[in-house]
Amino acid sequence: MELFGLADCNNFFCSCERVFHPDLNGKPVVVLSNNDGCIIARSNEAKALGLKMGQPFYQVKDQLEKQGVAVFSSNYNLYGDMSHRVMSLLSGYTPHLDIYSVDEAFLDFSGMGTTEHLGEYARGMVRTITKGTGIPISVGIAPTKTLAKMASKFAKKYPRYQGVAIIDTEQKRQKALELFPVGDVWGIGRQFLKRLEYYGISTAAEFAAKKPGWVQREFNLPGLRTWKELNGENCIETESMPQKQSICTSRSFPDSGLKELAHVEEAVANFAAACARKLREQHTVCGAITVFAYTSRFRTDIPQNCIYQNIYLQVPTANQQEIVSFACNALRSSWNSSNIYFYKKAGVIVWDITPDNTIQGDLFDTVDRPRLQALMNAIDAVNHKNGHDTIRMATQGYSKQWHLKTEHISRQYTTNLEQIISIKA
DNA sequence: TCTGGGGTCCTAGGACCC
DNA sequence: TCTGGGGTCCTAGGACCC
Repeated sequence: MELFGLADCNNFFCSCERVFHPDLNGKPVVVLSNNDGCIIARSNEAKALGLKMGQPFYQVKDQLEKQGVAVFSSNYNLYGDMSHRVMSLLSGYTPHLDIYSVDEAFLDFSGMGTTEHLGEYARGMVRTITKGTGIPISVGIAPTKTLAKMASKFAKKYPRYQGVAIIDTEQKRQKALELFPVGDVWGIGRQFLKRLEYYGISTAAEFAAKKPGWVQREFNLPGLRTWKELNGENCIETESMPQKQSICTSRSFPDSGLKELAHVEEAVANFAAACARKLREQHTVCGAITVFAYTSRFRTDIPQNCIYQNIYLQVPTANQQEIVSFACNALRSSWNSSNIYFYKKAGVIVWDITPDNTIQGDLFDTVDRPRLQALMNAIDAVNHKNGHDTIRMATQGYSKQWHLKTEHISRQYTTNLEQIISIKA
């Protein structure tokens, strides 16, 4: 029988911060998004205080202070490194680990013994990972991935399961579906939920009991797949993409945003450079670039504008110089200098991605590519040794007008030698 | 005043072709 | 005034996920 485990780190970002602040165990902790904008992770104690996912920080700042909630800016270097550690331990427990996100992975448990035996096996895994990394995890085991996700939520909710819940019989599946709100099912988002509510469906069991024809009419193929998975038919492939199909680098700007072309351009140059670097890291090139910038949708008191420009390349590239100059030119050409707008967010997307060993040339291409490539290689070598952007393009600038606000950042405990924790005697 | 970032998949509809 | 039909490809937008 096919059997999947889903391992899910509990309140991952908060747990990462707690590893280096053990005094915060049992206390409310939140982690903020970039620019200290919204709450994006909450410890159980913070959830109990009624703090919501995505809640703007400024709305609850005073409340957090009063209630003694520990607040952290997001520290993605730390989370990425901790994720690595968890995944590397998990990979020892299955012949096939499928990393689904920074804090979640599917384990193939097919043919690995009875579910009784697997339960004990998984509880051991939970203990080992918690002990080895300091990150608590929960595991759900079931015949389909959607049911495994559901099981993991039960594992998280009821301590008596010791971190592991298994849906292995028809009876348990039915019981779990009845207890589970349909809006919490993997694949049911806000829009689908609205429609389901309209039809009076509130539990996963009610949804699973509908006829497949009706489900497909109302929710198309994605909805039908979720329905099948709930009914025990395995049909979601999560096999991680060998290479990304698009790469996006974007940021919101602090405060009211940026109004000067020079400042937005500097940001866009840096986003483009980051996209180019990510392309080279996965040994790919892109055939198209999108540049966008827009004003804050929350500021109805000031004029709104949206820049959105596609660039199709004659010859695919991952070259920093080329991508940065294409992106900046596109931005300048769509900039309207007769009006003043406060741009709150901008970004660069590279897409139409192909491997870098199969580039289709162009008859009328005038660029000296071998030379450009040699320069790029030299720059990469220096930057690899000395850190990103040691050598950078002039347009990337140093004004830092667009830089993030991170007033509550923790240290790079695990990735920067100068910031590791010191032990007092 | 202050509201995240990075992805994938599916579908409808337009462009184009014969 | 009358004005085909069917196929493919591409893209934008909307849904979902973490």
